[in-house]
This record gives sequence, C-alpha cells and structure tokens, in this order.
Amino acid sequence: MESFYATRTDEMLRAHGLSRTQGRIALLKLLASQKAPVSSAFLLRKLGTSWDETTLYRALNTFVTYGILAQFDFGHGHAHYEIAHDKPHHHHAVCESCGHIEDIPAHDSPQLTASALKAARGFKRFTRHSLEFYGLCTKCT
Amino acid sequence: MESFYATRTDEMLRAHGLSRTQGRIALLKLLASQKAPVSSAFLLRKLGTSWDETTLYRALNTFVTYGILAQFDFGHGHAHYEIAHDKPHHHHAVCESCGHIEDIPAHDSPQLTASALKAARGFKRFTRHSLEFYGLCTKCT
DNA sequence: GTAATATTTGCAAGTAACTTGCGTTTATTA
DNA sequence: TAATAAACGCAAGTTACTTGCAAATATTAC
Repeated sequence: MESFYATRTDEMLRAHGLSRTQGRIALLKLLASQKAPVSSAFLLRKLGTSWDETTLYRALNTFVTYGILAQFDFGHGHAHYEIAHDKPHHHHAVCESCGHIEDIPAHDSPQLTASALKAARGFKRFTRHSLEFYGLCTKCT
Repeated sequence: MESFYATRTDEMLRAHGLSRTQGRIALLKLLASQKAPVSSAFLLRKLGTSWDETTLYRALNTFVTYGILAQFDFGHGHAHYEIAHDKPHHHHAVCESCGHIEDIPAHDSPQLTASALKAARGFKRFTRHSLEFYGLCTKCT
C-alpha cells in the first residue's frame, strides 16, 4: 500500500505527463510535508548533498509552470515554494525579524477582488492575488 | 518659489537628517512623479548614464530604511520602488504578460487584518500588509 | 565665510541566486 | 526490449545587487 503522499505526488506528475523520477517524487513529498512556503536552500539542505542545485531549480520551475507549485517572494532575496495542487486559497504571515512564514487560511469575500477590479483602470479581470502580512512573530516580539 | 516636488523631496531628506545632494533630490523628484512602483533599471535609464549604479542602490536602500520609499517584489527578478512618505495605503495590479503595474487605492476594512491575525498562530500583531492582484491588462488581453 | 567633520559618491571587485549548454543517464513508449 | 523522449549533472554564464575604499561633496561649528 502506497502512502498518502506517494499517491498524491505520483498523481501530480502523471497528470501533466511529467517523468516520475526518484528525485522529483522525493522533492514533492518533502514539499507536501511543509506547512508553509520554503526556500530552495531549505530544500537542498533537506534533500541532502547528493542533490544537484541545477536539477532542483529546473524541477521547481517545471512544477511552477504546470501549477503543481506556487512561487512566492517575501523580499528575502530568494523565492519560496509551496505545493499549489489541490491546496485551498490562503495568505501568508511573514516575520520581519526571523523570516518565519506561516500559512493563513483565507476565505476572501468576492468583494475584495471586485472592488480592486473596479479601482484598477487597466485591468478587466484578475486571475489571482497574493496577500502577505508582515510583523514580528511571537518568538521575536 | 520652489516647486511642489522640490519642497517635498527636500523635506523628506531633511526630516531624517540626510544629505540633500543634487542626485538624491533628482532621484526623489523622479520617483515622486511616477504613478506606480518602478524598477532600478527604469530609474537608471531615466536619470541618465551619468548616474552610478552603486550610488542608486545605496540611495534606494537608505530611503527604504528611513521609510521614504517602499520596496516591492512582483516576481520579476528585481525590486520595484515607490514613494512611501505621506502616501495613502494602496494595493497593486500587475500584468502577467507585459509587467505593467498599477496602483489601486485601497480602503481596507480593519477586518482584513483582524481576521488574518486571528488565524495566524504565531503572530500577535501585523505592522503592514501587501496585496497584489495579477492578471492581464487591457492591452495584453 | 571658512575650516573641521561627517556623509555621500564612484570605481573595482565580489556575492547570491539563479540559468544555460551539452553530453550522459534514466524513464517512458512502441 | 529496443527506440525515443525526458531528466540529470557538471561547468560556465548571467543578473541584480553589495562591499571596500579613496575622492568628492555636503553639513556643522566657529
């Protein structure tokens, strides 16, 4: 019997006709076990030294392109990645001192986008939005 | 009689005890005349070749530190800067095709932050938030 | 206004986070 | 199981930005 993650990661790759290599599966499992977006450096550290940097970046980019992952920028000088496949919409909280990042479940009112759209002259539609809250986490206060 | 911008930029620098050099004043005037955040490459282009790249980055960083400017990241691989001094809160719309950026005046309900704070385990307070809407602008549709 | 002091600037060199090219390996398809 | 296509790993390259330090400019003290 396959694990929950194994089945899901397999499905993510299969759905887009992507090769299900050992490495990619390990990467997606690792990402699936995170509670918030993580950096490529974190992934490289966790995956072990056997992993090649180029391969990681290439996999991450491929996954972002296919919508398996979402990529975020919190102003830390590097990107953060998170499983997007089947994940409900949410926002992020970012600690300005230690960099701690937390997912915040979001139930956006459609009004949020609607009123933004009304105010934006040059746009007729938005496909997505991203909302980040910054502050000090309880450990850094 | 000094121009509106001259007076304001002067004030921005003076308020923080920063040297009011020709270059810094020209930079702030240019920034003050923009309707949305701009990149360092844009600023360098507009200011002319006489401007040194290092000097620009150093000035931008100083201004961000003192709250004169706000820095944003829209996933374009480089930062965008905007006057923050005395500017009312707003969000941004970003075109995923041409990169066009637009300010969106925002009247956030206090509830937006309040409900996020309630949902965020590790935070007791947020100092700021940033909300970006992504889509295709009317020119790219 | 002028000298003393502090800040800013410009050049050269350096760094971090990726990206590209290309030959080899691994996975998928026939 | 062979043929084909996708992914990998190494080396080299790029971009956006940073650091060190001496020279220039601005501010402050007289």
